Amino acid sequence: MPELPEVETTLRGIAPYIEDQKITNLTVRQPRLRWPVTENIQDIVRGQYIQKLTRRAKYIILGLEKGSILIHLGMSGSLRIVEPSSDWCKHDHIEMQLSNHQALRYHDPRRFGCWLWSSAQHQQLRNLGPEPLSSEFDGDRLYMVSRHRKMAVKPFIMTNSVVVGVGNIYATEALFRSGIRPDRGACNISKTRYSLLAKNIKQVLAAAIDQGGTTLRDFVNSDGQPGYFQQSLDVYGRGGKPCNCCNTTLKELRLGQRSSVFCPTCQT
DNA sequence: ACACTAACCTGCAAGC
DNA sequence: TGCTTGCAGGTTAGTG
Repeated sequence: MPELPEVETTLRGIAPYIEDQKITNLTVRQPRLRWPVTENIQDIVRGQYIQKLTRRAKYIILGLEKGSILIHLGMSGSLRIVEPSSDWCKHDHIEMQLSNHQALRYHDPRRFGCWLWSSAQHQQLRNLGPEPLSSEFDGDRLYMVSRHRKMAVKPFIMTNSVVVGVGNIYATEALFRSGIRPDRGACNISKTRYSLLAKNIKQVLAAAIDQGGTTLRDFVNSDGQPGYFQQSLDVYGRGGKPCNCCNTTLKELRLGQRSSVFCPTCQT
């Protein structure tokens, strides 16, 4: 369930169980993810303490004593706390056993995620733009970076060098809230409208993280399939249905191979 | 430097 | 019922 709010929710859910624990074992059943799981990762990490758990973009970073493990959930990945060696589900690919006799289990049907070890900075973290919830990200930056960009605004705000963590759902929702058509050229948007858009990106992400917080308490006991954000979506997944604001039929188009729903009346 | 496509995978729903 | 097609929360490698 991985857009940024889901990654953040996952992080908060597992942190209390894994921070300051020692890795006693790591089992990789399926090493073929987006990139192959680092060879011999189990030998590298066994015995190391997990010192801190952080997030950058949609990556989860387990900071160990001698380096870090970079985890991405791809499109279909999830992490949950289980009893060590409890029944393996289909597509459970990795289990990390901890000194507190709990285990972190990685599940990912489509295998678009990753588990990579590095003793230095991970390649994947280079060239990433600012975090959307940080003060570095605002309308001024969007305006500045977009001046010569002819691409549509939706793929533009989903570009990781512009800003990280804005996936298809929240890009769609933030554009609706801002009254901006997803296919408008990025260079044809005023500074004022970009300020509104930046504000709405922050708001929609923060609200989704808050909602994730409510499912947080039963996160580790759940089956890992929470659907907590769906109720507050205005446009995503609602093509052909009436706009919540003006009743106009919502239109759907494809931009950069991603479905984009918008209201032709409210968004210009 | 930028824009766009194909590709990595499996599962599911819709259409025939 | 069974087969085929297209689509799904992401990101990068390759092409023009």
